[in-house]
Amino acid sequence: MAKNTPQAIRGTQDIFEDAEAFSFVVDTFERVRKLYRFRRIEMPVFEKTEVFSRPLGETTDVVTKEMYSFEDRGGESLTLRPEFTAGIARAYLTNGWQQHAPLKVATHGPLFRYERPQKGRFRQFHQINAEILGAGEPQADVELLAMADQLLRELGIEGVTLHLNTLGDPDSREAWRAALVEYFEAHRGDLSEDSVTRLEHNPLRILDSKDRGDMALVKDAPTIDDYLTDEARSFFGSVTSGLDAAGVTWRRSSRLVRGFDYYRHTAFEFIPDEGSAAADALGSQSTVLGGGRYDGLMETLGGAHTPSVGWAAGIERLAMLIPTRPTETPDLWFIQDDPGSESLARELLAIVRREGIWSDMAFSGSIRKQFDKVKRDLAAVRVVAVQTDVDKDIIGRIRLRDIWDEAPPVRERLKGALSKYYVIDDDSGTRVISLIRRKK
RNA sequence: GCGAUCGUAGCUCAGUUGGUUAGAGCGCCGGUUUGUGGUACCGGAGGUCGGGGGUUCGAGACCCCUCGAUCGCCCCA
Repeated sequence: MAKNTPQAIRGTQDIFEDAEAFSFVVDTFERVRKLYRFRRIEMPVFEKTEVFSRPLGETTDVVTKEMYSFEDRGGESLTLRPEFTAGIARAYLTNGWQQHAPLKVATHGPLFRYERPQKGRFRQFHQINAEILGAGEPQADVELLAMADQLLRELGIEGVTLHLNTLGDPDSREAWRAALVEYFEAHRGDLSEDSVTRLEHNPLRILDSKDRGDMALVKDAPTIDDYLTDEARSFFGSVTSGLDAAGVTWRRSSRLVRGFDYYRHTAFEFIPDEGSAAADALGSQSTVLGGGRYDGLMETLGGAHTPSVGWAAGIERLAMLIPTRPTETPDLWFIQDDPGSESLARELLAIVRREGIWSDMAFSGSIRKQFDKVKRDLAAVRVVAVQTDVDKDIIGRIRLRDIWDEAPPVRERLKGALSKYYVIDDDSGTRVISLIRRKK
């Protein structure tokens, strides 16, 4: 290990092998969000600290110990975004995007959280994100979830199910919360240490405790269903029937909650099914995509009541779940048959690339070494051997050779590309393509 | 913030109860067999064993601290 080389920051990643999977997730997301007509937006990576501390709540873990905050040279407290939603809400208000409401937006990029890294969790991580701003209708929830569902489908991810719950409107939620506190307070002695703390700060969180004893208590805890107002009940009914109509399969999960206070009504997570390969791949970081309705958020940033729904998904986690795909290799690999053919090879390389044929060539090395390298690194390519000095009457000749049997057909495409620039002759016996002369 | 395991060449790893110049495979570089059908031959470079301190006649191996990695808890995508 080079002792004078600075180390990367803990929890950051240098992605090489997995970068293609990462990019596949982003490309697929871009394609699907266009299908659903979500507008692409770009957001700053940092904001004034209050953009996050106000909506998320001053006492939440994210704000108190997980934010990358610092003072700029003007003495202002800034923070690297720990999530997308608050920044998007701020942009909605400061740019007057109300005029576009209801507004469907999508973005992706890095987020930062000062956490202990583990499987599927990093300090700089990446999410894709979708929001519908200024829409209080349950149909907005359905639209958003239908997109998420199709995205996972198109990524080829299997064994992941949509878990759905409602937190009700503020009245329902408050009544439920009070009932939960009363219930757990009565069993305080049986709660785990962590859950006693949660009872003070975030009683809803006790519901997804991993502690055995807690889980037994949770089983008999009051559920939201007993506290839903008629309005909230009907809202949730519209969401679920809309999902059924859209062909999105879902599972009711009455103990699913959200950490932040601004969430209302719909809350959801796509979670790997127990025992599935996906569950195995993700370790204890089970949620792959999560979100909900946040009707109360805009007010915390001084805006008018603006009902909205959104979700975010970890790109790294999604990338861990996508089926491995064959490495994409060049259609052609150029090898110079003699040292004098370097500039012709370069010329041909430029031409075939211009014509959309994936191709590559080594910078140096003997023919033998070049063949060896092609064999080692590539799964299915064809080699173009270039000769110039055999016949002074022609420009040069090339031979196509299959490195592997599985190599996809490229000969006709190559000839098509070359004949735009040269008069060529394809000898049916020797299979040698001669470049007779340049056109015009 | 808490806990467990781990840290030897670019990569994957060996290194016996602490004992002489720290090894292998792969990769890399050079050359040979004149030119491919995952595997030919020869040679070479590359490690202050994460870092610091300690125990010992002697430490890659033992102890402490530190940094990092991995996995889990908290929390979350």
